[in-house]
Parts: sequence; C-alpha cells; structure tokens
Amino acid sequence: MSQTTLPGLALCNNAMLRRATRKLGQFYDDVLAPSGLKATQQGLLYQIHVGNEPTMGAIAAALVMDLSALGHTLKPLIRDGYVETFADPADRRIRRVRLTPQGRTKLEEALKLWQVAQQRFEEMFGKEQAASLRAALDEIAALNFDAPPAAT
Amino acid sequence: MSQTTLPGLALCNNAMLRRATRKLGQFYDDVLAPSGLKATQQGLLYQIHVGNEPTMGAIAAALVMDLSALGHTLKPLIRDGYVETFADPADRRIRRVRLTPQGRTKLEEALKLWQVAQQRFEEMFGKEQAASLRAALDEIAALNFDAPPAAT
DNA sequence: ATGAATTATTGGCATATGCCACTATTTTAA
DNA sequence: TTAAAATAGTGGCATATGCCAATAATTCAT
Repeated sequence: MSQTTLPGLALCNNAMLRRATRKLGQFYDDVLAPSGLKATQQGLLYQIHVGNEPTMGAIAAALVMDLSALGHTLKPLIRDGYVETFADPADRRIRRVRLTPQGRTKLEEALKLWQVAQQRFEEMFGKEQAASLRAALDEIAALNFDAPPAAT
Repeated sequence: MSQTTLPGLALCNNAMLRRATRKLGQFYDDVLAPSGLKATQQGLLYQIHVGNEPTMGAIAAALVMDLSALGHTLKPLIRDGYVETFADPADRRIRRVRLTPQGRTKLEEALKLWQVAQQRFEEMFGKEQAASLRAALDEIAALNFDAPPAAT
C-alpha cells in the first residue's frame, strides 16, 4: 500500500511526480555522493558534454528548465572549475558552455557511479517498466499546454 | 521527437523524472497562480487537511520529504496565516499541524483551480495513462533502496 | 531515579528552480 | 541609418529540498 496513508494526494499527478522525484533523487544523490556531485549536476555536466559547446538557451530548452535557473545551477559548477562559459564570437548575446578538463574527468568519475544507481534502480523497478516510464515522462516534457483545449 | 535533441539524457530515469516534474510543475503552478499558492503549497495544505492534525513527521513520511525540508516549506504558509502548529500535549517533542480558517478557505479556492489543471493535463496525456503513471510513481516512492540487492 | 540512547524538530548552509526586471546585442522596420 | 522590437543572459528575490549539527523531550537500562 506504500506509505500513502491518506487519500487524495495519490490522485494528483503533479504531487505524485514530485514525490517520486524526491525519492529517486535522494537515491541517485546518495550513490553519486562519493564524486562530490549531486545527480542534477552530473546530469547537467553530461548534457553539456554531449552538446557541442551548447548555448545556455539550448541547454535550458533540452532540460525544460528556466534559463535563469540554469544560470544559477551552473554557478557552483563554474566556481568549482568543472565548467566554463564564453561568448559566441558571431553573436555576442549568446553564451556557450563547455566542460573544463577537470570537468571531463569529474564527469567520467560520476558516470561510473551513475551506472550503479541506474542499474540498481532498474533492477528493483524493472528495466521494461523503467523504459516505459521514461517514455511517458518524455511525453509530458513535450506537452504543449498553451495549445487551446482540443475542440470537442 | 520531443525537444531532447541530444542522446543520453533520455536514458537517465532520474533526469527524466526531474524534467517532467519541472514541466508539469510549471503548468500546475500557472493554473494555481490566481490563488497565490504554488502547487507544492496547495498539495501541502491538502495533505494537512486530510490528515487529522498530523505531526510534522507523519506529513514528511507521507510526502517522502525530509523533515527539515517540510519545516522550511511550512514557513511561508505559517507566515501567511494558512497553517499553524502546536505541541502535542501528550508528547511535547511532537508538533502537530492544522489549517487555520483562512487556510481552509484558501485550500477550497485552490482546489477548484487544481481540478482545472488536473483535468486539462489528463485530457492531454490520457486519463488511463495518467493513472498508470501515478501507480508507477507510487511504486517508486515506496521502494526500499536500503535492502540489499536481490541475491542472485 | 539517572544518565545514556532515542525521537522529533529546528536552524544554518547549500543547491534547485522560477519569475520579473534590467542589460547587452542583434535584427527590423521606416 | 536609426529607433523600435526581438533575443539571450544576468541578478535579485522567493520557494523547494536536503544534510548536518544542535536542542528539547521521552524512554530505557542499570
């Protein structure tokens, strides 16, 4: 029956999503702890890594994250020397982001731990189920709430 | 194909969960905005409402939330007069929480908006799919990562 | 009964995220 | 070309969350 003693809460898609995110986040964070990175930071480093010196805006869009929030989140990573930003010579409004050599090293280190967390979770939750969950979550991230409600 | 242009990220259960949470959170927040409450606050008020003057610990457990985090989150709600805490006379270590009259009024107001968000989302995502998603999320919230990996 | 564990919270510090106002650039329309 | 409009970020302020170190109150072992 899970720990949800009380009713209602279990009906709210948003509340359930947040709750599961807290739980899973703690787990991934715990496993990643030896690297000194939080799961969010590891994910961000990875996103920067796979991007080709992506712009702030591109990262924010990919992560469905507010641009200013991304800026804030990037700060500790810049402070710790894992990431650096630089103006795009062609359009100086744009700032591109890249990993420093230490950032690449740290990411490699963290990825090993990430695999442990990822595997452990999928072992418990089910690999198939995890895959369909991710598909559903991807759908949600792609929803366009601005479009007018489907005309009946 | 959703906005995930780059690979990898889509494989991390935790990252996908966070991303979807950001997206859905923004939507519910937007719809709830007229009430002056964030979706997290509405959910918290609701949880307090359905509980029987629940203790901080009970709420934190139900929401799979750190006790201190709950304390922090409760502050603006107390400050705004929606919630109040009081020591349990039987065990004074324990603090119980309840809604104030204004809190109850505000919750009613917010619930109407919540229904709009909830319905709109389920209309777009699918009512069935939302139900199975919530079930999956409930499973995750109930996982016990401390238990040793299943012995082969 | 008493001091040693245990339990329930709070406070301080740090990251995660969002909104809004403001700045810097670039693009567009006259 | 020059001012208005659009684009990309930054900074300030506020909530969301977590960890760890107190603090307060209760329970327990001797």
